[in-house]
Amino acid sequence: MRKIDLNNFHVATNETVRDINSRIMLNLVRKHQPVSRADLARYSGLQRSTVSAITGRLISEHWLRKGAVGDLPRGRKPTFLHLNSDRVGIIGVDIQPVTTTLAVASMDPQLQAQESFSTGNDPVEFIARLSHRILDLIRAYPKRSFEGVGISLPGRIDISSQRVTFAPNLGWSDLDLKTPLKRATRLPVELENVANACALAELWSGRHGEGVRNLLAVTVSDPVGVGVGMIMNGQLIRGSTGVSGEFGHVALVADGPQCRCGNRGCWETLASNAAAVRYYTESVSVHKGDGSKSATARVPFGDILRLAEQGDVKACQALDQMAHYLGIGIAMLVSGLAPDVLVVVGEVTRAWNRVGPIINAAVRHRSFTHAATRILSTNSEAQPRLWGAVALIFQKHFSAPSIA
Amino acid sequence: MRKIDLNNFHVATNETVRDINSRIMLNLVRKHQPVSRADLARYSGLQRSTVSAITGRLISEHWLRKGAVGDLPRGRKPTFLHLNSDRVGIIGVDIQPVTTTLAVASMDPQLQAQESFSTGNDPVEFIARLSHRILDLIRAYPKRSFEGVGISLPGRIDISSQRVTFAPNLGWSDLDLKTPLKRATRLPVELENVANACALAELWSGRHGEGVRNLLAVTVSDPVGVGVGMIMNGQLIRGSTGVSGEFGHVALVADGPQCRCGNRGCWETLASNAAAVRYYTESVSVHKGDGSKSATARVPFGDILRLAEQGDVKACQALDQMAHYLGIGIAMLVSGLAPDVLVVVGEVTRAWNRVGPIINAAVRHRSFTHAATRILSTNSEAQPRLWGAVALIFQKHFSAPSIA
DNA sequence: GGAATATTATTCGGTGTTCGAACTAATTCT
DNA sequence: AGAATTAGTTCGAACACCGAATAATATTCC
Repeated sequence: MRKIDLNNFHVATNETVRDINSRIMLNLVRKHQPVSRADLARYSGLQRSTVSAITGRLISEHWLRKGAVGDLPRGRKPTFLHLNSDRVGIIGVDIQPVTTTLAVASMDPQLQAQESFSTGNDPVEFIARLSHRILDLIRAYPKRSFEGVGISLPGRIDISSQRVTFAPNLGWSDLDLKTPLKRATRLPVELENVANACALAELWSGRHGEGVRNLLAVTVSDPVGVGVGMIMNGQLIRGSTGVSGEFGHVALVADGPQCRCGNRGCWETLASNAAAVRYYTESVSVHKGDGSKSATARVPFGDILRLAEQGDVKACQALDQMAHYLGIGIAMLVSGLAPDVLVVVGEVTRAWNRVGPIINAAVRHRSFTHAATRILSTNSEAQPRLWGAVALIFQKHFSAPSIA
Repeated sequence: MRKIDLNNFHVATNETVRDINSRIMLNLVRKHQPVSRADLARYSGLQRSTVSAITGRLISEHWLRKGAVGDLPRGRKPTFLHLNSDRVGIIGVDIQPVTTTLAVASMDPQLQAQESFSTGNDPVEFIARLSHRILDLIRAYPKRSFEGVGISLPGRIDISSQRVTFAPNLGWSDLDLKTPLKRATRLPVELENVANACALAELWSGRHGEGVRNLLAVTVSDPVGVGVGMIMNGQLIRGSTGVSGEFGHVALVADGPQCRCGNRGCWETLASNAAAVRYYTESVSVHKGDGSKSATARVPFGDILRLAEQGDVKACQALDQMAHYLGIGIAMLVSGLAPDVLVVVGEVTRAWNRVGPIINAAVRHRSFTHAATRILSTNSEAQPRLWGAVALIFQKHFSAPSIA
């Protein structure tokens, strides 16, 4: 039940029918591959003749390929169809404050190639280097037809201008990343906030099952920042200007720590990596009793994780406190948005054995409405940000077409 | 970009094309009426011949009617088309703790008939009386073809079973309201939580302009309860089980007042009508200095509104405090969801001159991200809950069809 | 070995939708 | 009266899917 947008609608034609059914077919192949056309007809409810016509087109457009011949107890043997992952390419780019990673992916859950370079401070120089790297990658895979470049970054992209309006962790503001990359690569370029991208990646990953259509991704970035990517009714929720998900700037305690946004006690001042660092340094300096908090050297968050693993009490307490506040904010999200799944992304998930139970306890205690929500972590080795970037392009071909 | 739900999809056929374009046409007529077929062709981009075919069908199905002949400086005069509001009927039912109101509406913003009766305590008896009233109303309008019964109520409807699972203000739990009404009226029956229904009503009301596709409705119910209805990307967001929007049970202050949900300091303990009553009684009893809070008679919220209008200082302060907390919660929603419009529904809007500025100030102070959100009130004379009920049926015919 | 059976896949005419050019209708301007 | 202009209709083409018939292929049973 979506209201038709009279400022931006498309009337339907026969091509619309073909487009819808082709996408259904692509999704069915992805789910059931290897799969015969007869089975596709049964899964879809379309006629076998129609399935043959649709898959024929998709094969000639190199989205599908014919595979081995199957085996049945009786009757003509089916030829199996597969996604043609050898011929389709997607470039994913994960921009982070220190390092930018890019990779070639396709339609299956494996990366073909991956490389990193230093992000640096100058956006102009960055764009030049990134373009160069992308072109090199494309040339390295001449057999593939590249469908686009997806980019995830810790910042905000304005929905209409598609400019990066605000990326404090990168030191950028009001930057047009899309146009120069589009011109250099001659490919579609999609930018997205990292939390939104991660939410999309989790939605399409398949690891939560087909029925999950309401999903939140909570990204805990380094050094500071808590963002929320929202999938509701199977689609990304971006708000009116693309700036939705800033639950990190909801004040959870009165007169809390000063936030970079100007307020006090925002969720991200209590639950970000920087918060854990603060908890740790405070407890250490208090213990030393010298009262010189500012003199204490800033400990990287990774060190706290390592210390906690080694059983350091103060590090554990700092993580516990961070987890407690993560739980409070997540309880807010669970109460208000009632997702099937909530995924936590970030370095902090390396301590999920410790952090996860605390978060779950806080949510159970504070949210009476939605016990159905599963709270999970992504491990950072799975590179959720990079897969989020890939998902930006992937979904363009596997999502329902925009009609009406 | 909506992910296709392989558990629940529909393949496209020629009928899909017809359905999509018919709905576009209905919306264009609604927006531009009276309007000629030639103009509809220009607005839609369809061929004039196609427009004639579609409108011809819609006229024969009594959705549209031909009207007067227009006037142009040159050329053949157009025949105007209108929505055929005389022939289409919708029953809207607004269930509230004390009174239930039902009305006949159509496709234009006027109610045809309206009546009320006492809700009572016995759900079985209530269903019988409501069925009877609906059938009487239908019989009173024999020329209309009724499209369905929409019902808004302060409670939760499970998304799959369609049962009322939880309605504390009504004293109901796990009640099947839909099946008996459907059987009695032989019409489609749609149930929805009042906040969701109000959000839909505002979306379709047209008073926020065509571009508004992200809208929140905050309902402040009597005596207690703060609910949020969410429209994102032009569609209702219900969460995985239909229980989304319970931001009323997000804890905003530590160790705050006890909430009926079992927690402390929930938004609704601070910003509901009952909260204002509490602020008022506390300040009065403190002033009396007798310390016997419990002895103070409970003042209805309406009295506080009336006292505040008359300039009573304590009543004004109680409202101000309620407004302050409403603002804090609304700031959370604005930061997190970035809507175009946020509408406040409830008796409290009668004091919007006082309450509105306080809410706006709190949001400006606390939400740095989304200055674009307009915060408005519905006046209760406009009966937002009743129109919400009507919108439940209306949207079934004017929304985009569910494809893929 | 051959016929019956089962299953996959293709072929081909039918239906329904939009497209688009040609046409009719109605009105004003010259 | 005739040209110009605009609204609306007619009708054949293109293109989806449908569905029955047919072809292809393999197994089972006699």
